[in-house]
Amino acid sequence: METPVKEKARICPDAGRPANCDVCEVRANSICSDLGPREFVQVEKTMSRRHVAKNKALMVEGEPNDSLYVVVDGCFRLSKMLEDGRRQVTGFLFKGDFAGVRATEASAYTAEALNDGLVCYFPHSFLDEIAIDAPGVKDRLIRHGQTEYHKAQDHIVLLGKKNAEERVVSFIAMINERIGFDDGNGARRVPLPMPRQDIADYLGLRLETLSRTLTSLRESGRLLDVTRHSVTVPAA
Amino acid sequence: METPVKEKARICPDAGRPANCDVCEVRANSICSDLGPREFVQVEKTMSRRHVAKNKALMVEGEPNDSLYVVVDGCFRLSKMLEDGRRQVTGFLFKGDFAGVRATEASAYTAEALNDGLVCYFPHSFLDEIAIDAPGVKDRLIRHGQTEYHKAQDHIVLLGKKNAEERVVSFIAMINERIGFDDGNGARRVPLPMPRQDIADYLGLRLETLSRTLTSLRESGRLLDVTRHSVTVPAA
DNA sequence: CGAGTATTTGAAGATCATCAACTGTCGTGG
DNA sequence: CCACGACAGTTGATGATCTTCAAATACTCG
Repeated sequence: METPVKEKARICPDAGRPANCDVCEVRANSICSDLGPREFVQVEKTMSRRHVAKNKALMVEGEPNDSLYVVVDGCFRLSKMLEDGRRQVTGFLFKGDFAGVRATEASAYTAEALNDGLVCYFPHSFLDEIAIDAPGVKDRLIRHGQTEYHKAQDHIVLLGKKNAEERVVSFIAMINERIGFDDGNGARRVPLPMPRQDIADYLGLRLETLSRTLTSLRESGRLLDVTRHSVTVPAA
Repeated sequence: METPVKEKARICPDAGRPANCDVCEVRANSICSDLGPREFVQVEKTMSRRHVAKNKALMVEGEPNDSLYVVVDGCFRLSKMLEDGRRQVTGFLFKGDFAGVRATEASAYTAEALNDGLVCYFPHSFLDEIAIDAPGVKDRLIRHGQTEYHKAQDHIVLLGKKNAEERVVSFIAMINERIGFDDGNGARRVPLPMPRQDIADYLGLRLETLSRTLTSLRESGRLLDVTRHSVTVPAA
């Protein structure tokens, strides 16, 4: 039901210096876009970019966190645990997303790698410093916080009001918007980098219900194909 | 199932000038606590404090919003609608809470008064201005955004993983923390300023299920009393 | 190729939703 | 002041959806 591995990823090897920033494909969407050349001199000293192995955690619920993480490559799962071990997946991170917006003594959720990934670490002490010269950084954090909040509200509506089929359809649509692509035949291929259990835990359904719902969507033609790691939906 | 009244409350009469701020009971928890005497000169010109009648909306989902609202008195309901009219209540605001953290062309949710209340309106244009001199304002907005996000995540866990009884118990505990008080007999009285339907729409349950669950909690002694506008829980 | 894991499928059961009727409460007006 | 009407909340009976438990099948990695 849940992944026991909660080992922190801090000890991963360094994976390149900010010289990379110039060619970073997620930079435009990220905190970094608010930094000028002068700030990048500082970034060079403080930021680190690291490989994160599958199942390693960036942050663990209840443990302190002092960095902001920007996903350069890979996918991450955000989750919270109930005392009795029930797990709720609260979101997924893809390229360009970030987590850990504030330094804290007790993280509100756990962020774990769904596969091997690449992440930039920005210590908050450093961010506070550069925010003095680059006020856009704080504006971006406010905006980001709003966006996350609104996504959470959509999730609340999904869990509070939608039935199993609607939940699955909404989920696929969401992933499609984020990382779907045209297959050769005028349909959209939607990768599912996470196991069924994670999707079920996101949707507030049991694994079996999710599986049955996917099958029924395929049989009714609303999904053209269902495989372990992707689904195909008719073009919109 | 839903309240049709979505009339905006803008036209309500003015209810006092910032001279009131000196004695404002929610000031310590609010944006205003980050403002110095110099900023208050500006506040005096731009902020307005208004009575908001029961069922009037501060913000309406999908419509533009340009102010931050601080609840001085009264309770508010935050909600989102699905296209087919199903309504999900996403939260409640009490004294000192605020809504409308960013100016937007399309509000993500509706905020409506559960009873007659009193609200301070801060135009965002003004907030941006004073944030230049009072950087604490932005930090507070970031922090607030985080807090709201974490509350939303708790709501997600509630809807995704808890059964009806757990949901109701969690809800009562939450309201208790916020506005519960000791009754004379060593128990806690928890006001429920919102109708059952709003609670049900918050908890992702049907009205009838909520009612049955409250009854069963009372019969099992986990609630000492259940009335329309409050419940009583044994001291923690 | 084979072991272990992930996913699907099946059958039975529980929880919550639905439909319907009843009761309690509040405000208004005779 | 009480009666009435309207609305809010509770209770009952039945049913649908989703869960649970169980087993079979498909996939992945060494």
